[in-house]
Parts: sequence; structure tokens; C-alpha cells
Amino acid sequence: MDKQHSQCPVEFTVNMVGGKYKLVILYQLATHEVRRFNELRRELPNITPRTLTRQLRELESDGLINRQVYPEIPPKVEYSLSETGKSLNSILLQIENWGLKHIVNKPK
Amino acid sequence: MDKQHSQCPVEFTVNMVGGKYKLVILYQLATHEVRRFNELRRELPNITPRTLTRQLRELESDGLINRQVYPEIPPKVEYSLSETGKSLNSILLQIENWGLKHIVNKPK
DNA sequence: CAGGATCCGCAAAGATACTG
DNA sequence: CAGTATCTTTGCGGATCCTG
Repeated sequence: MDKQHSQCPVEFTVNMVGGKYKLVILYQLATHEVRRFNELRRELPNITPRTLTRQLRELESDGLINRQVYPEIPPKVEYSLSETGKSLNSILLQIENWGLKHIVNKPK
Repeated sequence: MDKQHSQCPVEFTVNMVGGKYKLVILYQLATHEVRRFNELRRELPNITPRTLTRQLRELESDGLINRQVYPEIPPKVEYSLSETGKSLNSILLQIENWGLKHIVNKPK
């Protein structure tokens, strides 16, 4: 209900990027500039179109990504980071690096 | 099921810190060194004890925090960041700063 | 190609009460 | 103080099929 009640800054940020795939999507856009719907689908092997659509829409309505529609046939839609989204770049890279460092100590 | 299948580093990290309150808890421990159960409860006004316990236990079993039990009466338990948890410090601070910068542009 | 429409399951979280 | 025990809820994401 009070999603935007967002007491503290950390909670505020989590509410923006806290979806199951949102950070991965943002990371994709951070490293590829522009991605199309089915490109993202391929990067996220287990995601369903419905879920991908929802995550993208939420990111868009939170102002983190841009959705560029080309009125052609077949349809073409390009997703990219907004300026606000780009301000997450350094965090995204650190999250990736942290994962790289600790993913190895984790087997078994 | 395949929580630890964790394809990419970003997803791996998200699986570790992706709980609704986990980053806030980690941030508390990053800025206060040590926190007790009810102290954390006060910082997270809406959390229930059951949920707090679970988030703490998951963070502990993922090796991000330490749980120090003092066998006294009344009981005393202190939570703190492990070395692995401390390696998240810079990310936690950046997340807070990002929230501080963008929480203002967000009203209405 | 980029989704929309439906239906559904389940894990995550909330509410409330109780305890060593 | 630091939890546990139950029960209930919710809402995210999955599965499947359909379409401009």
C-alpha cells in the first residue's frame, strides 16, 4: 500500500530496483546501451514474457529506463537507461564485481 | 529450487541481499558496527519479529553477518557484519546516497 | 516482434499470541 | 530480550495461449 512511504533512502532504492530481475536488466542496459525485448529475454533464460514486460514497465514508470518504440512492421522496441538509470552504473558494476568475487567461494 | 544456480554474478548478489529488508539490515550493521534484535526492530518500524528473524538467519547462513549470543539473563544477542558482509560497505553507502539524491525528485 | 490476457501456485511476509 | 508457533494473506512471478 504505502510503497512510496519509503522511510529511509536505502529502502527507497530497494523499492526501485528490488524486483527479481530488475538489477540484471539494468546491468544489461548499462553494458549494452540498448536492448530489445527478445534480446533481454535471451539474457534472462528463465523469465517469462509477462514478467519481463512488468519489470520493464515498472522500471520505466520509475524513470530508470527509456522505451523507444519504432512504428514499423515487424515491431521494434528499444530499451535503454535514462539519465537517472545511468546514475546507477557504478553501483551495478560493483554489484557484478562483488558477485564475481564471491560466487566462487560458494559452491557445495 | 535452483536458487544457487545463479547464472550471472549480478543475479548471485541479488539472491544474497534481495530480501525486502536485507539491505536495510546490512546498512544498519554497516553504520553501527553492532545491533541487537530489538534495536533492528526499532529501525524497521514495520517488520514483524518472525520476518526479522528469518532475514537475519538467511544473512547469517549466507555468511554476511555474525550472530553473537551472550548466555546471560536477560538474553543478549548482537549482530554484526562478517568480513564478507563488510565487503559490501561501499555498495551500501552508494545505495544510500543514490536514494538520498533521488528521493526528493519523487514526490507526487 | 513485442507483447496482452488469464489462470494459478507458492514463497515471502503480515498478524497475533506465546515462551525460556 | 530475543525470539517461536500458527495461521492467514498477498502479490510476485510462472505457465500457457493468443494477437496486432
